[in-house]
Amino acid sequence: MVNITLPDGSIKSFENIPTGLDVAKSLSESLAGNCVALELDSKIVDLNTPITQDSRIRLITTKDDEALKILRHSAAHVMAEAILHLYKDAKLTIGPVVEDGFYYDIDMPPISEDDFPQIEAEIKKIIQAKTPFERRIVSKAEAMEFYRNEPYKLELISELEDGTISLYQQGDFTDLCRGPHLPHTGFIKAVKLMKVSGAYWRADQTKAQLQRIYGTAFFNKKELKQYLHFLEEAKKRNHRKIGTELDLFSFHDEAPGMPFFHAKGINIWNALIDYWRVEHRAAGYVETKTPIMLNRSLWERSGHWENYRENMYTSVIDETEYAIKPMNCPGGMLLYDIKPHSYKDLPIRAAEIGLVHRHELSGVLSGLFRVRAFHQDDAHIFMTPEQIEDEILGVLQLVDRVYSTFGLGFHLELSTRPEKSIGTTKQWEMATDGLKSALNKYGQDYRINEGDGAFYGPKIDIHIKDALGRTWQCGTVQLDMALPERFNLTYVGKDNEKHRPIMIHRVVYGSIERFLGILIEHFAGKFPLWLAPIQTAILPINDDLLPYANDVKMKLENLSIRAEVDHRTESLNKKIRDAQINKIPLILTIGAKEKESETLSVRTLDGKVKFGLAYEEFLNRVLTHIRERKLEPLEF
RNA sequence: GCCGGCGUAGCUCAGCUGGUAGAGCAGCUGAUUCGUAAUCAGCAGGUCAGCGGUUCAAUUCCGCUCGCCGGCUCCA
Repeated sequence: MVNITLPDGSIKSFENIPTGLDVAKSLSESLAGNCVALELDSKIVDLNTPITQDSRIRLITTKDDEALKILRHSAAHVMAEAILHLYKDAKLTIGPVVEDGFYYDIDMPPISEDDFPQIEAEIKKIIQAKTPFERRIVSKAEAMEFYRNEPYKLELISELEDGTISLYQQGDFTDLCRGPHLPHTGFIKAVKLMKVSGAYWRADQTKAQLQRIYGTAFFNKKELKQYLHFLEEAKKRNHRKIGTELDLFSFHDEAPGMPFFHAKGINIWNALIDYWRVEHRAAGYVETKTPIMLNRSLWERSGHWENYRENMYTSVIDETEYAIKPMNCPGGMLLYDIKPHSYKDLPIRAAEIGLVHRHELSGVLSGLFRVRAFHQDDAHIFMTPEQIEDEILGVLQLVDRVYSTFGLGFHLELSTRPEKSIGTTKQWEMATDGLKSALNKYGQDYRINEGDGAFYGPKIDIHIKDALGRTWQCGTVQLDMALPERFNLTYVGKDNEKHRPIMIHRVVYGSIERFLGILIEHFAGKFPLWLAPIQTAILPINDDLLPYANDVKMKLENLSIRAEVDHRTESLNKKIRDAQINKIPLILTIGAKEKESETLSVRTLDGKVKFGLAYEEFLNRVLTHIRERKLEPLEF
C-alpha cells in the first residue's frame, strides 16, 4: 500500500507500487496525456518512475515551467540522434538546455544552416515514431565500456561518481544523461534548428573545435510561431538597423568598434546627458573630468597594468609609456587626493562622464552594445563605513528614478566574495552586510550570486527589462576595498586620526552608447518627445510657404524644440509619409490657412490631426511635455 | 583572438555552372504647387571591401588581409 499526497493535500492510495503515470491516470486520462514528469519529494524525475513509498508528489504537465526545459532537453537528444543517423562519425559531447532552447556540442565536420532541413526532416521522423525514453542506471565500469569509442563521454564519465550514472535510450540512440526526459519523443510538437557556431570542448581554445548546433522546441506549433515572431520583432527593432534608418550613428572601418554619432544621434545623447545631470545634481553629486591618457606609473599603482593590460591601448610619448584609460577610477583617486579630507567632507559623490577605451576582441564587437570606445556615467563615492548603507540606498533610489523615466523595469543581483580576492574576512563582511542592509531597506527582492563579486569587493548589478522582456545589465554598484588602499587615501576622523575611506564605483546608464542602443530597441525608434532626435517636422504645403515654415522653425528652435523643415519640392502626402517613417512625434503642416490665422495643424504618429491650434497652446503643451519627460505620446 | 557565414551604388537587394554590372528607394535636374502615408519624367551614381594568384578572360574560382553578422570567450 502506497499513499500519495497531492499538492492540494488530498491523499491517494495504491495497492501496488504506482508510477507517476499511474497516479495521473487515476486522476484523469486527459491529465495523463499532458503529463511529462513528476516531482517526487521535491525532485523532478521521469513520469514512469516507480513510487515505492509514501510520498508527496506533483505532476508536471506541459503547462508547467519545468516542462519546457524537460522538453528541450529531450529535443536535444532527438537532434543528437538525428545527427548521428546522418553523420556516422560524429562524436557527441554535451547538450544542455539554454534560455531559449537547447544546443548540442558535437565533434563533426563544419556544417552550415543549409544542412538544417535535412536534420530537421530526420528529427521529424524520430518524433513521429513516438519512441519512449528509457532510463537505466549503470555502473561506472559499464558506462566506460559502453562508451569505449566516445572520448568525450569517457571524459565526462570519469568525473562522475559510481552509482549515479544513468543512460537514456530512445530507439537506437543512447545518451549519458541525468534526465529527466519526456515519456516519449511524440511530445515534441514543434522543433526548429536555429543556428550553428563553433565552440571549444570545455570552452578551452587549446581543445577540439566542436560544432554547436542550437535549436528550440515547444509543446505546440503556436508557441514556436510566437517565438519566431518575437525574434522577427527583435530584428525589426535592431538598433543597428534603426540607427542607419534614422541617421543616428555609423561605424567605419577606420575605427572598428568605435561609433560615430551623427547630428540626430547626438540630439538623443544630449537629452540623455541633460537629464542625467539634473538627477545627479539633485542627488548631491558634483561632476568632474579626468584626462583620457595617463602614464604607466598610475596604471601600475592601480593594478591595471598587471591585470588589465591586454585590453588597454598604449603609446609612448617623450619616452614615457602612456595608456588610454579603460576605466575612470585611477584618475578619480588622484582627484580625491588633491587635498586632505575631513570626515565632515564625506560623503563625496564625484561623477564623471568618462570616455574609456578597451581593446575588446574583434569577434565580440556588436553595434552599440559592445564597442571599444564608450562613455561611462561613472561616479566614485567616498565615505565612512557608517555611510555605506545610506549611500548604496541613495544609488538604488537614483537608479529607480532614472529607469522609470524610460519605462524600464529592473531587478537586482548581489554578488559576494569570490575565491580569489583581497581584503580580510571582516572587511568583506562589513561591506557585504552594508550592501545587504541597503537592499533590504530598499525593499525590492534581489538574487544572490555567491562568489561572483569582483576580487576587490562585493557588488550589486542592476538588470533592466526592455519592452520585449529582454534583460540587460546596465547599472552596477561596486564596493572597492583595493583602490583606496593602493592610493593610500585617507580622511581625518573625529578622533583626529587618519582613516581609510570606503569607496564605491557606480554607473546608472552604464555605457551611454549601450544604453542608447537599448533605448532604440526598447522604443523601436519611436522615442518619447523629450528624447526624439527631431521633435517636430514642419511641412510647407507648397514652396511659397517655405519662408514662413522657416520662421516657424526658428520660433521653435528658440525655445529649444528640435525642428526640421522639409524643404523638398514634393507632394504633401510624400512629406507626411516620410515624416511618419522617420518617427517624428509632431508633424506640423503649414498651409495658407495656418499662415493667415497664425495657428498650427498638428499630426501625431497615430495619424490623428488637429487643425487650427493656437501657438500658445501648442507651445505650452509641448514644452511641458518635454520638461516633464513624459513617456506617453503627446496628443492634441 | 577562435569557428561558421557574409561583403555588389548612400540604403535594400538582383546578377545561373567565369565573358569587365542591374533594379527599387534615397540624391540631383525639370515639370507639377499639391490639405494629411509615395505626382511624373530625366540625369547622375560602382577600381563588385582590399591585395595577390589561377585563366585568353575573375564580381564569379583559390589564397591572404580588413570589416560586418551569428556564436565561443570576455564584459559596460
